[in-house]
This record gives sequence, structure tokens and C-alpha cells, in this order.
Amino acid sequence: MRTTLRDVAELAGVSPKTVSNVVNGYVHVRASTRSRVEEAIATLNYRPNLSARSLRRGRTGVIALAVPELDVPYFAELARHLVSEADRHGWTVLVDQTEGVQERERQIIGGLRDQLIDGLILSPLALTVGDLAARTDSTPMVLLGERIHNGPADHVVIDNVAAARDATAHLIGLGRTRIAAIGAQEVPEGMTARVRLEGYRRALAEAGLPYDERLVVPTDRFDRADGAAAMAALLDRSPRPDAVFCFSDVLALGVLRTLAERGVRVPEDVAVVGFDDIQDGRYSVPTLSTISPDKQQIARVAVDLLNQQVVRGGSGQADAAGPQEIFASYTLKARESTLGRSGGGPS
Amino acid sequence: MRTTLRDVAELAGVSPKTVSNVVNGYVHVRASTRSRVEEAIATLNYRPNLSARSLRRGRTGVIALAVPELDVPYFAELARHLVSEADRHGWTVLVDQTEGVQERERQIIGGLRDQLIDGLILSPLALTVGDLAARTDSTPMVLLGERIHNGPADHVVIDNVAAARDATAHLIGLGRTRIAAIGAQEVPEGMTARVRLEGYRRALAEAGLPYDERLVVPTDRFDRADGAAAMAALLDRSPRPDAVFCFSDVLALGVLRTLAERGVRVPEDVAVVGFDDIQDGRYSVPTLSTISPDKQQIARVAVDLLNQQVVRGGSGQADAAGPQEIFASYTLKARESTLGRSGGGPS
DNA sequence: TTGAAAGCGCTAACAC
DNA sequence: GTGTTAGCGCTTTCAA
Repeated sequence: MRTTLRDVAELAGVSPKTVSNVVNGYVHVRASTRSRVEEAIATLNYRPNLSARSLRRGRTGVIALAVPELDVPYFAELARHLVSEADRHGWTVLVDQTEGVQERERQIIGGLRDQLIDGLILSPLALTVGDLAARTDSTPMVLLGERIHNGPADHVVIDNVAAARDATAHLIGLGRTRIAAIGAQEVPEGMTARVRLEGYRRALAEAGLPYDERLVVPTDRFDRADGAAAMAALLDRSPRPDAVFCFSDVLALGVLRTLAERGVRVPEDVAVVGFDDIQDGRYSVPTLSTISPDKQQIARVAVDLLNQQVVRGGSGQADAAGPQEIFASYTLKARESTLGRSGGGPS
Repeated sequence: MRTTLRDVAELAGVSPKTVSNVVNGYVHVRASTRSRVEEAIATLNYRPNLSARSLRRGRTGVIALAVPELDVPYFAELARHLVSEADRHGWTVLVDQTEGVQERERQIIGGLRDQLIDGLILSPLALTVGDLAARTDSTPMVLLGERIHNGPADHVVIDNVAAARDATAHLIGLGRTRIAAIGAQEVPEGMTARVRLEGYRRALAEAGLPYDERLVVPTDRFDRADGAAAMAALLDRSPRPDAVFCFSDVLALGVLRTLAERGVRVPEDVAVVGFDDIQDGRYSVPTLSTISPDKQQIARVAVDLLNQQVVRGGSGQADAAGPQEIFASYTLKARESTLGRSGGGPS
């Protein structure tokens, strides 16, 4: 049998309540009593039963992180930061993988882990505004990514339109004029692929360059194979681009691969910019220019927002001012794939 | 107020026990009763309180996965598989990051999450045999990686010595004679770096090649920067290697980067083999030859072993036969970094 | 096939 | 500063 608070109380010759006070760091406990209790705890190797505590307190100390897949580098890096930040708040993180499946995402916002978690941080891929509006579960929730503006939930984003515009403008600034975009998707407004395309178009417009649909390549997903295939398709038709803006770094790594296979020089013949600043891009050949969202900030803000909701009473609602939308910062990191070797080594 | 089982019972006009029976799929419930209860559950949107259930049952349905860092590609990929496998067993996975810090690893095997989890899957980096022997916590546990043979815990590994030997032998088979090893570490016997070095030495010995300490480069960690620096050091002194065996793919990616910067041709001047078969290596330039452990198998076996322990009664002990050590399979994937472009495209 | 009662281990409320 | 009491929501006896 596991030792309980009661056992400790008996051994220390005090009441259960006193043990509870000591365990929970209540200050008004006489030093001598405290040390006696602590000694008993040590001898019995007592550990509080978290289920019982949760039942009583109505809080579990656990939050859920739901991402499409844990081994997509961007989500892996985000997860690392989120787990660290959550830890600082005394939260343990459990992980759900949605695989970007809508039904799965629906279940999760519907309260799949309802009674197990204090809150939920979700990076949705397929969820619609309607799904969110229909949500009845009141578990505190924070959304990550550009998905849904003005939705009914707190929300951490970066300004994807501006970032995509900056990335494209960087290519234009290098004198490129036939700039391709890889990663377009037929998805609802507000989704990542859409807003990044919007930023791309805006940069072209601002520079007085034409928008040429033949230079815009859709991909099913955002992975290396998609990037490689998209670049191959571009090289096999005209007009031939002199630069490529990829909607993710992983796509861009596939692009670099195809360019290397075809003997196309980067950046001399084709300059490449990605998005996400994953670690691989800092050591690829060539190193990858990219938009770098401040992932740690995203993680910190997300956990803070969640904490606010929990403190506020777990109503699932934002405060009177309505749901918050917080913009995290990003920077453009120009590396070899646009600047060439003059860009220096890994950064 | 959240709806409880009691509310459902009242609405359905039955006792709490009957609701419980329905919720838990107990068979001996009259169909009419069952449907009445199910209706009540639906109208009230009832969800069982998992804390209460855990408290009563003594099981939480949660297991912990402890890895050094979630954004190291190998662990990210492993985590993806583990979460999927755990899901198939009805388990939710919570994640702890140890950062490879011994004290942190000690806390975790010591029962940090003791009362929150049914079991623990740990990929230790710094733990000693002594730490494990001193463990008193009885939470079911499975260890991942080559760390400790004949230790007091169930354990999933691949045969690192054989795999490292195969990798090195592959290089020897290509006619290389000055084969460097990157990733050596001054660590206790049985740890990854040690066993891989052992396999390297064995391959050399079998081929009648001398073991040359100048070709063995230690690294603090296993990351891209370490690989890049190690390769730079090798190029700046003699003998100059004509091949490199890296103890991880991430190291190898750093190595490829340095070789590209220095204008050294791969594999013509230097052939490179890594270890782990992370996704990046399938699209790097050149693609990376590597040892590919069957990560899905590792995940499946680990979860199965944990499940066996839990079923057996959570004693933390293996069965009468003692702790089990299960070997997962691996394959050598020869790609461009050893075969050249004849090796074909991404595989 | 269903119900009544007890209690898992903890903490909140209140008394002393 | 410490003890007593009650009860969080569920499942497990045991009885009907």
C-alpha cells in the first residue's frame, strides 16, 4: 500500500490538515511541527496522490498541447518551448497529435481530455470558424497560428501577411523579378497558406511586378517531398523563376534538394527564402534565408494567456474585452540561399 | 457546476451505479435502461471526471515520456511514434524534458510524477547504473537506448555495436582506409557514444585497419555545430580522413556543411555515414547514408513492455525471468554521401 | 439486472 | 497554530 497523508500524520503525531499545510507550504506552521512532519514524510517516502488532490482542488496541473505531428520540425521546436514555459508555471504538458484531421481537432476542442486538463493549447490545421463557434466545452483554450481571426478564443499569431511580404520583398530587393511561391493551398480564408500568399502578392504589387499564376505552385502538405516536387515542376516549364518563396522551411529544403540535383546554382540562378527558421536551415547547403518567428515568445504568451483564463475561473471565455489576439514578433534572417557565400557561415 | 454521474442518474431515474455500468460498457444492463441513460448523458453532455475515476481505480490512463529535448529530430520522431502507440493502448502521453541533466533524470525515476502516471518511458542520457539500482519508486518503467545493460529495468535497444560496425564496414567496403569517427565521449561504459565507438573499432580490426586516435574526434553534444566543428578540426590536421562515421545524423549534417564550405567533395574526397535516419538526411545535399533504427518498432515494443508491467500489477519489477531487454531491428541505408549520385534520389 | 453504502486521498471551511 | 468534519465524483463491495 502506498503511504498516505494520514500515515504521515500518525507518525508525526499531528492531524492530516497539518501535514497538508506543510506539504502545501502554508506559512503558519510552527517550525518544530514542520520539521517533525517533514521528517515523517522523508521516512515514509510520502508523495501526495495527485488524483485526490485534483479531485479536491478541481485543478489537475496538466495542460494539453495539440499539434498536427510532433516530428514536424516547427512543431517540435514549438513543443520544446511550450513544455519549458508550462514547467515554469508548474504545469505538466500532455501531447495530442491531430495529424491535421478535422474530426480529431473537433474532438479536442469538444473536451476530449476535458476532465484531465486545466487548459488546452491547440495548433489547428483543419478547424473551421464554425467548429469554434459551435464549441460548448468550457476548458480554457489558446489557439496558435494564423488560423482564425476574431474567433471566439484567445490566439497567438505572427503577422503572416507582413512576414510573407517581407520575405518576398527581400527577393525583389536582390533584383529578382520572376519570383515563384510554393505552398499555396485551396483553403479557407485566414489559413496559413492563404495569408502567406496574400503577403507574397502584396509585395509584388508594391514593387509593380505582375502576379503570374504560373509561378504559384500548390502543395498538398508542407513537407520536403512536396517542396522537391514543386520545384521540379517549376523547372520543367516557363517562365523559369529566378527566386522562390516557400511557405515553410521544410518545403524550402526540398526545393534546395531539387535545385542541387538539377545543377541550378543558389542563389545565383535561383534565390530561395523559407519560413519558420527551423534548425536544419542553419546548416543546410546553402544555409536557408527565412522568416524567423520568435518561438519562445509564442510559447510564453500562449502559456500566459492560458494561465489568465484559468485564473479567471476557467470559464473558457476571455475577459470582458473579448478574446485576445496577441502578435508575436518575427525577423527576416538572410543567409546564403539569397545572399550567397558572402552571407557568412551558420547563424 | 459540471454535471456529475449523479445528475445523469437522477435524470435517467436510475442509481449512480447503473450509470457507471453504462459508461464503462458493462454488459449486463437492460437495453432500455442503457438507452435511457445514454440519452441523459447526451442531454447533459456528461463527461466522467477523470481525477475521481483515477483516485478510485488507482490508474490514471496517463504515461510519461521523458526525453532530453523534444526538438532533437531523433527524439521528435520517436515521440511521434510513441504517442501514436500509446494512443492505441488508450494511454495519454505527457512529456518531460530532461535536457540530459542527471539530477532531472534522477527525479524522474524517483517518482516525480509518481501519482500522476501509470508508467514511464525514459530515454536517459546521464543516469548511472547506480542511480537505477538505488531506485525505490515502483512506477512501471521502460528504458530506451543503449544506456544500461542488465540493469534493473525493462529496456528497448538496438545493437549499437553491430550497427556501428556495419556503418564503418560499409565505408571500408568502398575502399576507404582513413576513416574518422565523430561523436566520441568520455562517458561510462554502455552509453551510446561508447558502444558506437566500440563498433567502429571492431570494424577496423576486422578489416585489418589500424585504430588511429587522431581520427577520433570527441564532441560535447550531438548537434549540428559539434559536427561542423569536428569536421573542421579534422581537415586542419593530418592524417586527412577519406571517410567519416558520425555517431548521429545531426552531427553528420554539420559535417556535410563544413565539407561543402571547404569545397571538399562528398563522397569522392570524403564519404560520410550518420546514425538515426532522421528525415533531414533524406533530402540533404548530398543525401545521407545512415543506420536506420526501426523507430516504430521501438515505440511499439516500449509501450507493450510498459503495458505488461502495468497489467502485472505495477510492481515496477519485471516478471520472474527478470527485466527484459528487447532488441529492435535496424538497417543500413546507403545514399549519396557514400555512393554518390548513382545512389539515386531521396529514399 | 440494479441499488445502497462505503471510501479512494486529499483540502476547504470552520472550530478551537 | 492546529484539529475536526465533510465531501470532491467515482467505482467497488455487497445485497436485493
